[in-house]
Amino acid sequence: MAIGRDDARPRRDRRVSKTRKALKEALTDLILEKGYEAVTVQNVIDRADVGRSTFYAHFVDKDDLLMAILADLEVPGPDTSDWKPDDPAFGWTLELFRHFGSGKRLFKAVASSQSGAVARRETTQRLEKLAQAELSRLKAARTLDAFKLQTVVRFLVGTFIGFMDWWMREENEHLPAEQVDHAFRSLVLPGVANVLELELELPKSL
Amino acid sequence: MAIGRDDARPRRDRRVSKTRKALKEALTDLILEKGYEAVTVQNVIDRADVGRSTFYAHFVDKDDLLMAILADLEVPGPDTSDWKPDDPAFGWTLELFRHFGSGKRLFKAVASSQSGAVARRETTQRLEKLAQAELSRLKAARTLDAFKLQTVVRFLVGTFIGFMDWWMREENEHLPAEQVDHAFRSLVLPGVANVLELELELPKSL
DNA sequence: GCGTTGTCGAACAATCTGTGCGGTTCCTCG
DNA sequence: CGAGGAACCGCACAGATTGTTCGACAACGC
Repeated sequence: MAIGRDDARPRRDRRVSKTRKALKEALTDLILEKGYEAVTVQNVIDRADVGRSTFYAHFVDKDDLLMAILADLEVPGPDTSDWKPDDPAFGWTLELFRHFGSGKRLFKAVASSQSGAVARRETTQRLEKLAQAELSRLKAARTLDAFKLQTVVRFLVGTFIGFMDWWMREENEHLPAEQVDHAFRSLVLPGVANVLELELELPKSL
Repeated sequence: MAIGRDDARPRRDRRVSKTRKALKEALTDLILEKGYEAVTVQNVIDRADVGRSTFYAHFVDKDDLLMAILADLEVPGPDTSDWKPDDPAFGWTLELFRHFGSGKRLFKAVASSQSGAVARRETTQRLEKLAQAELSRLKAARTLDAFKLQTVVRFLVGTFIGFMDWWMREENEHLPAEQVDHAFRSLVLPGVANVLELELELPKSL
């Protein structure tokens, strides 16, 4: 089970990476076509043209394969190393939208309806760390007890993912990351400023 | 298939309502125990102590049964009939939280992870109508084009459901509807006011 | 080239889904 | 109260899917 990791440094067997790649692509395609729940392992190995036993030699589950796909998405962790104390508050949201936007295809597959549950949880956790780091950087954060802070964090992350969902919809797919970010900031940040009693740069127009 | 509808007016066979009720409760319990996806029809009929064929005499699917449960939740439609033109803006959110809070058990089952997808879509639609009605009631709404209005509606509904999710979590289950509503208003409404260029009563403290 | 490793393909038990059909029990209506 | 019928049971069934096993074979790295 799980013989060789993805494209590990010690250049592994070509067959392995080929197989894993074929399986990932097959599942991604199939999810986009009929949704995660409706896809069977049989479908995947047919599409990938891979033997049944081979599938189980690499992945425990259909879910396991999904996880592998998810891992490729590389949601940026809380890379707070290069933050300066007086950067504008929440200045990094645009970059975040851009990142997610660039992998839209995979995200649409992963986020689509049901399968998202697992994916969401993972992503949510990373984003919460990000938000948490940002809040504790802003001076007013210390005036908040843990409960309120946690509430604001959940709000930030929840709305962010909500905007991603909205962005992924057909009607809004064409929107540039800048516009999505702008909408996010003008709708979300005022509330945060209100609760934290902070002054933030608030875009208006939408 | 689907012999008699739920508790139809012409007082139907007692056995029918009994069976349907047993099945609904069984599924509800099982979802709370192991999650919707993991529950099999077999589990349900075992728990409900109902014959296999009887299940399929009433419901097409596991999903169909879920829908029936969902229907019992009776999300209030956009009952805008008794609104007065100068009611405070979004004055009905507390009532809404109270309503959802009263059926928490069912909601936890339905909203939990995966199964929520279907439920969410239904609920979202009703809530969007509500929000839409409210926005068009506020005078400033006319200054917004359809796109912006739709964006605000999605934001309102998305955050509302987000707060419901948050409320359903173990740690927050005990919170009174008032507090949840208060948090909702102080985090969400400022953004709406900002975009709509409206003056709203904004609670602060959280 | 040689040993190792990955892959194939087919067969397997186990589980679940929907459907069908007698036989039994309970309800409703007259 | 006593048909007649509706609802239920339970069992058996075909079809699908999952995850495992195995021997044979091919591709790989060294």
